[in-house]
Amino acid sequence: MAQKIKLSTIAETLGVSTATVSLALRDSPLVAAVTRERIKEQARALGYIYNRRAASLRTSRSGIIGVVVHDIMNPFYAEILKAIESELDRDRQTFILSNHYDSVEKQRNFVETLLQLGGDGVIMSPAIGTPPEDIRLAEDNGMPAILIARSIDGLDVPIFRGDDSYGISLATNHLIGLGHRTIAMVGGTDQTSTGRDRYQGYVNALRKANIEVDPGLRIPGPRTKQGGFEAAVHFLSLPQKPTAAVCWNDLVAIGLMNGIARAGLVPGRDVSVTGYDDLEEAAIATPALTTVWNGQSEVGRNAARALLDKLSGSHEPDGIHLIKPEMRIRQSTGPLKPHPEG
Amino acid sequence: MAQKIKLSTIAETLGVSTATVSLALRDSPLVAAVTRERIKEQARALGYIYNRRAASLRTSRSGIIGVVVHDIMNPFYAEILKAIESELDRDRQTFILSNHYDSVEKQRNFVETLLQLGGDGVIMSPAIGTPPEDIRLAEDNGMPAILIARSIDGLDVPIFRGDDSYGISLATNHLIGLGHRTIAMVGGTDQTSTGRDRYQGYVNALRKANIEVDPGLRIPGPRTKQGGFEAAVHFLSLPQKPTAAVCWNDLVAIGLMNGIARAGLVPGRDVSVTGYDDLEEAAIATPALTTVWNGQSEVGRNAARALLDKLSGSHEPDGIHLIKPEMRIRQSTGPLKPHPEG
DNA sequence: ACTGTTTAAATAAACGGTTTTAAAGCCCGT
DNA sequence: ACGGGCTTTAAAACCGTTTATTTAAACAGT
Repeated sequence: MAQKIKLSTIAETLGVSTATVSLALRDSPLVAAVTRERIKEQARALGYIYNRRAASLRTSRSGIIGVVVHDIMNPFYAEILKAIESELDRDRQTFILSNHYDSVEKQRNFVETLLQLGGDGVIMSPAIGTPPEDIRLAEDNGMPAILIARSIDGLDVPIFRGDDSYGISLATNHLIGLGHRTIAMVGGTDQTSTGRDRYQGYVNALRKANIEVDPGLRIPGPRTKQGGFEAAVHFLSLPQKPTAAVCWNDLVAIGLMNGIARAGLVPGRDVSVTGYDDLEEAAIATPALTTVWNGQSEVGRNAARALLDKLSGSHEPDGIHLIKPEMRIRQSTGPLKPHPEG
Repeated sequence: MAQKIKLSTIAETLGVSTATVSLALRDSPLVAAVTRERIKEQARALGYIYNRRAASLRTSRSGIIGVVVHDIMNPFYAEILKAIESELDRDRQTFILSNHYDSVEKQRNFVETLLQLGGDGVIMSPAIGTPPEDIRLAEDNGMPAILIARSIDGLDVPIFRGDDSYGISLATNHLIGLGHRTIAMVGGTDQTSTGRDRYQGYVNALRKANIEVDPGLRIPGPRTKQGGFEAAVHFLSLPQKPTAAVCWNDLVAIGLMNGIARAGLVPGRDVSVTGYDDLEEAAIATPALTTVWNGQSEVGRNAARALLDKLSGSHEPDGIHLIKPEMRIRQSTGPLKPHPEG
């Protein structure tokens, strides 16, 4: 590192003031075209690097946007993030990513760090148990927040997510339509708004079909492949002998199918399984997974767009923005087999 | 946002100078213990937020570390990133993540942005075709770089990765030991150092066993499940009738197994398949995947540790750091079946 | 030649911290 | 009363930009 090149370095070598250099580099009409070109050329020649910290100290806009979700490695969030990324890229915003792994403390640290860095805004899928104050902390310090995927009570920040209750009822109805009556719900928790909504959608669909709801058919667990895989044992040993499973998401469904296959049964024929999210992976699973498209890319794109609009002052987003899920029928579900002794 | 609280706000309300406040908050021995407590208490009460941009302008340390890989959503990188994250967290460093999707330009933009933000260092798995200058740009501007997973010729920055040639030869030897002679290599590219190393490992193992190397058995392709899935058709229609496949990674292997299963064959019995990386998913695939552990967590942890050491000046890392891969034998490989007409 | 306008560039004051240097206050011995 | 050595605090310079305000120069118009 020979020597840091700054505005004043350029100014000196050219015999102009730093103000002129600053204006020239930002294409201000206040500096003559010929001067501007001379300055830009020199900046390039010297390898000048714009110092954003200095600039943002003055302008109080950093171009940084934070995004925090449960786990960026989870394909569900990864698909959302990809959409956010491409939207923010277009606006040349830098985005800082973080996992909170459902630790409220980790999430708070992230928000705090973002505030220290002068983040312009934050998009978050809040950790389980996030107190509203943690979000207000951001807003109170001039950093607007947008929620995705999960709601928080007692807060009126904009939120973008799929309509979980409706989505799960689609899957449940699909299974009911195939003749299934003993349908388990596998994976996930009831501690989030999402969890409660999904369980509600499952219950509603059953009730509407006059099927009694048996709490013993609810198998909560991790929202991962591993979780689904491990739930298979429990699922197969239920005294109620369920013939189908509505899974929390595609990962759980794929794990469950693997577990079922290990036990020598054929998913899609012996047991019907639905996923949720329609990850890219769902279509190439074996058997191809029947699932519910949950609009990850829409959620990501819209949330990012909303934040950018808010920052630019062009439009103030507000309230809940629900995406309507859609059924994707593939090979992991099939008609109820006549019972051996039936 | 009532009013920005800054050092001077605290100083005024307490009737001391900003210098004292600054020193107190950073636990300097230059300010009396009782004063320090009074100041810290007031800072807390007022909801003071440390302004890192202002501070780093003076100190030229931002606490920001960049990490850029091909695709953070790829579980291979995700596992590395998790290790990096936990290591950096311990040192209270903020890390900024980015994908380059093998676009040299996107990668350069990232490095440029990081320089503008005053990043302290960068960890990268360079995009295919990265010119050494792009890395020197970082180093020349005082931002040390550490490479992971992929090398670049003509550069002497430290690099951490698995020993690919050795690792693939482990997998190939395992198949040869089971009696296989016609072994395809599926997925990936030969455009990266990794790719060349892996192909070399495969070739070396075959040669040592006096098996002729047939270039027609090399099926390059995307390093994804989708890629493996689609390669199945090609694989099954090869005139040489391979009985086994050494796959670029676990994702390709799982995709290939799915594709083989779709064609009515049973992976692990009719065709032996090896993966590479030993992702969490490998163990729960059906059949459980025989693969090679590639030390993702080691790579991530060591790379992060090396960068932090370099930044703190405590130790200057250098050269290549190879992790020795290890075989993980599961159910996706088995002895060569006697040929139908043999 | 003298205003009055435009246009181009320079000056200087922020922005919010850190850190060096200097000063003030106090204790104590002589 | 004085001064040496400590501890504690204040003052001021600085980090690299942006931007409002001035200044200077050029040019018209009367």
